[in-house]
Amino acid sequence: MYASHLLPQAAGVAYQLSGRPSDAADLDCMLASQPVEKLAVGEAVFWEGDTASHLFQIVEGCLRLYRILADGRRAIIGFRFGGETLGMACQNTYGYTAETVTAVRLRRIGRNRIWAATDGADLLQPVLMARIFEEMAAAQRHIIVLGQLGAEERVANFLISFACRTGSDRRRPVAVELPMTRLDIADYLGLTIETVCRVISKFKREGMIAPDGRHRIILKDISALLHLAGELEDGTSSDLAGMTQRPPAWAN
Amino acid sequence: MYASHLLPQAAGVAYQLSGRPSDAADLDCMLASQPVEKLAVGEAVFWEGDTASHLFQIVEGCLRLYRILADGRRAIIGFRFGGETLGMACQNTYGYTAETVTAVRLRRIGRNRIWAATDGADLLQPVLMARIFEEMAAAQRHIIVLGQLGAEERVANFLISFACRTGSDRRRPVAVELPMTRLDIADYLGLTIETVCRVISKFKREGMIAPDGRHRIILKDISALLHLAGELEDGTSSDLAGMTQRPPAWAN
DNA sequence: CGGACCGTTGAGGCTTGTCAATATCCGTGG
DNA sequence: CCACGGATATTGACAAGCCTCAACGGTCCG
Repeated sequence: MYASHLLPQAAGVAYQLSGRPSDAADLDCMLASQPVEKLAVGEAVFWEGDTASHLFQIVEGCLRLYRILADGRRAIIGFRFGGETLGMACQNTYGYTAETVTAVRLRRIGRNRIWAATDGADLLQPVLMARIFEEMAAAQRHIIVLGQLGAEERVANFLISFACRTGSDRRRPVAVELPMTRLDIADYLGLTIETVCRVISKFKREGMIAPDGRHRIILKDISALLHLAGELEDGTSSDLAGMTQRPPAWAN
Repeated sequence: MYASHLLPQAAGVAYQLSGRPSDAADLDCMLASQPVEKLAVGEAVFWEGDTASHLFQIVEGCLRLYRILADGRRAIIGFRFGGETLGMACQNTYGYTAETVTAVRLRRIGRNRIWAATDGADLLQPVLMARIFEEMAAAQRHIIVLGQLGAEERVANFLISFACRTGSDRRRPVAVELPMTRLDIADYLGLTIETVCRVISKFKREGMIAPDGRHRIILKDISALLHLAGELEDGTSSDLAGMTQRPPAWAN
């Protein structure tokens, strides 16, 4: 399912092709003129605390975003895939380290150039804001997952949300690619690697999923997973279409 | 601050022409011209799902921000106090309900007016972005607290972060006002009310804190609390400077 | 003064973490 | 192409932490 780079940023490009001289095209245009950089597995794009000088667009691959705590624990804040952006909602310095899970191809652009572009005609601004707000909404969903849900609910949420993001075809059963390790998943969900394994095994026993190798899981009973997930993922997928196909919120 | 009585549409521009290149005043200025509204205990400012039409500045009081899950659980996303803003990092609709914990006085301003004011020269934008980024950083800290820390660590974090926010004088011991109930704290920290109580009692037994009534706690051993909290609260000031001291345009 | 709500404390059970052993995957080199 | 070795994943037994249920105490308010 790594054909995702063939349809980069569904939102931006689709909108661009629709013929409207839209805002979404701006950012993509600026980025499209940048050279593509390649990173091997395990390389860092930037480190927590680095000056947040650039914004990145992932062409292909998967990244993990994490912080290391004082006692050595690793907290994974999130993952990013091809078609998504990186370094958007940062202050002076990056708040986390971004490291490749797979080989990654990406483009970068100076944040100063972004902000300079908004000074003139600010067609760009709504797109930036929409993406930042989407990141915020994702963070709040994650807060609820970590604060309120049990292990099975967390894993169900994880699977469902990744099924939505990686743009699986809507036929059922859906196959989900999980390039990250179980440890990555555990550090993301606030569980241990053993608990993640046990939950996955249980889902498999109960026929809800069918693992296919380490990094691929077929979701066989999506409604059961959705029910477990607590319907946190219904109207709130990382679907950017909602933000572009509608007058921006701040236009009121 | 400015004692301006600006017409709604002219607010941003008028400020812009006023000659002071200080951005932070902008938003405060626009808000200062709005009437103060008063809310009683338990009233909602807005509900999850409402159209996000306004931005609010809390003059005085305390609010809880929460979502109700499908099964009835309540997840508190955060608290807001006097001097803080509300409804900043939202998309089309508010992502949570905002309800008063104490009596609250606040001002509101239409989001459309905010964005209209950024259309010209955007002195306002850096301030808005800085606050949004600060909200984002707070959300990521909360993710780490909920995902990685145990009950005692969570409560210690909670106490420390509130000691910082409510602007306690730096003399030690520091008194922290906690207007919310234990249930609010539990729903915020992803614990039960009983666990919160037990941790507080333990801290009290060990001489780290000294509760004074239900809604006031004196922190007697801050370094011990900081150590428990895992030093998550040290270098995270809400530094607005970053967006205004941009790197030069050639720094790509 | 009484009642309702909030807070505190205790006993026991369930979920998850820890430790340990085994199995599987995958890249590397023969 | 196959064998090997290290990393990753899985499974089980046990312990620890947190939740549930229950009872009691405190406080605020009518």
